[in-house]
Amino acid sequence: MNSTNTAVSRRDQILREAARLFAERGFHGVGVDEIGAAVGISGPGLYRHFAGKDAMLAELLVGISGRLLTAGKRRVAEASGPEAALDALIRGHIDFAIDDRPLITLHDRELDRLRESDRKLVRQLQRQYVEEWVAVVGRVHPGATEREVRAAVHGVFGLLNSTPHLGAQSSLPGRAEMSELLRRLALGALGALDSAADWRVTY
Amino acid sequence: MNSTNTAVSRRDQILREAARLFAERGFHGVGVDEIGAAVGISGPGLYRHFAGKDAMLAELLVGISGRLLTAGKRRVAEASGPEAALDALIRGHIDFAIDDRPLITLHDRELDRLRESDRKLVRQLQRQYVEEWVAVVGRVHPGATEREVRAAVHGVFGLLNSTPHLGAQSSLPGRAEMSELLRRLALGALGALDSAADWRVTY
DNA sequence: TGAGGATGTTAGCGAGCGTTAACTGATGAC
DNA sequence: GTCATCAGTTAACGCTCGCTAACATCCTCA
Repeated sequence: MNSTNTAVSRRDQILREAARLFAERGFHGVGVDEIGAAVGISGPGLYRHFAGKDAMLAELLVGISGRLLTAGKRRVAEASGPEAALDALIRGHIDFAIDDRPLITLHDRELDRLRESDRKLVRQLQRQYVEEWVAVVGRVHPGATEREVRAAVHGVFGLLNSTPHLGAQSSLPGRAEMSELLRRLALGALGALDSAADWRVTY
Repeated sequence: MNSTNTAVSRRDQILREAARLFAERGFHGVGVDEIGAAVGISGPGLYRHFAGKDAMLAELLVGISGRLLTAGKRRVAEASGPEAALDALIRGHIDFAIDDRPLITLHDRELDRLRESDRKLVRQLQRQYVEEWVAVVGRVHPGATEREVRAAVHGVFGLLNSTPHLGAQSSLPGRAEMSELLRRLALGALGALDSAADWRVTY
């Protein structure tokens, strides 16, 4: 029996628990013994599956960055026009933010703990993903300058990635409702780019 | 000569450098020797000014949380109405986000590294600050449910706090322009709450 | 059957880190 | 002039942590 026979392989199990722990207490705040304990083995046992603690973080960050970019490109390519592409990008990002909270958190928090080469790779994937957004948003809101669009896109990322901060409280909307709300908020924020040309002249 | 005679006391100098380093590499990723080196003294020399590394982080987080809350309350109290109060809250938060980037970063990233008592205090201050916003936003957008308002406020925080992520690149707006853009984006996002009642029935 | 690989275990090494101890020089008070 | 205090130094302790070594167990398959 090879490892892919099990529903989730031990590797994947380790990655998921590591992501959760890293997101909760930070990369340096989690020991290998704790990661091992989370999957029911000892700390050193992890080294049968990963070269080291760094390798786990690297695989997590490269993975999420790559999946975000791939899904984003696909959605834009399949969209019928700029507005549809933007909506698809927003919906896709929201799905990631809600379903992979720990990864979204790590993604912009622990990047600097990576080896140089891994960090460059992740940054490159992130940059391409941002460019995808900037291109689409620029077409939907042609009145805004590229600098404005770029800053707005980062702001919208911050908005959409805010879900992890509200730890599953009962006083919050459910998944579907939250998803729709975030989509509205994002579209509302980007809508402000249209009136940008008006107030820009006041400076 | 007491310590307040100098423009910035050694304590404040240490706090500023520690904030920068913690934000860059994480609390656990920075050693006391590095903090000391950043202000031109040895690591152990820091213990003449602080009880320990933890105490520095605690003072930073309690300080920023308290100042955010104090400034927020003052601005709301001085505002002529809900719309003016909201605008004042947004402008105030943007000032913090732009001027105290490292602190804003630490503020929602390293909270869990605090001792129980300090953490409770910071959380309480943060909660009060959120409540200030929720109350004002709720009055400006009475059609939205409180859960929606709460989630939206957190989203707007994420939006406004996104500035630190874009390390001072030349392709970004200047301070005044960025501030105005963020304000527009935030107002645009919250504006989406008005139409919330419309699409909510579709579920 | 039994060799070998996969997947664990425990013991322990070596480095790094926060912290303390002991000491030193400068400065201001009386 | 002496003495206390402040603000710094270096040395070193003790603990934690990532990782390796050596050994154990089970499963597979020729």
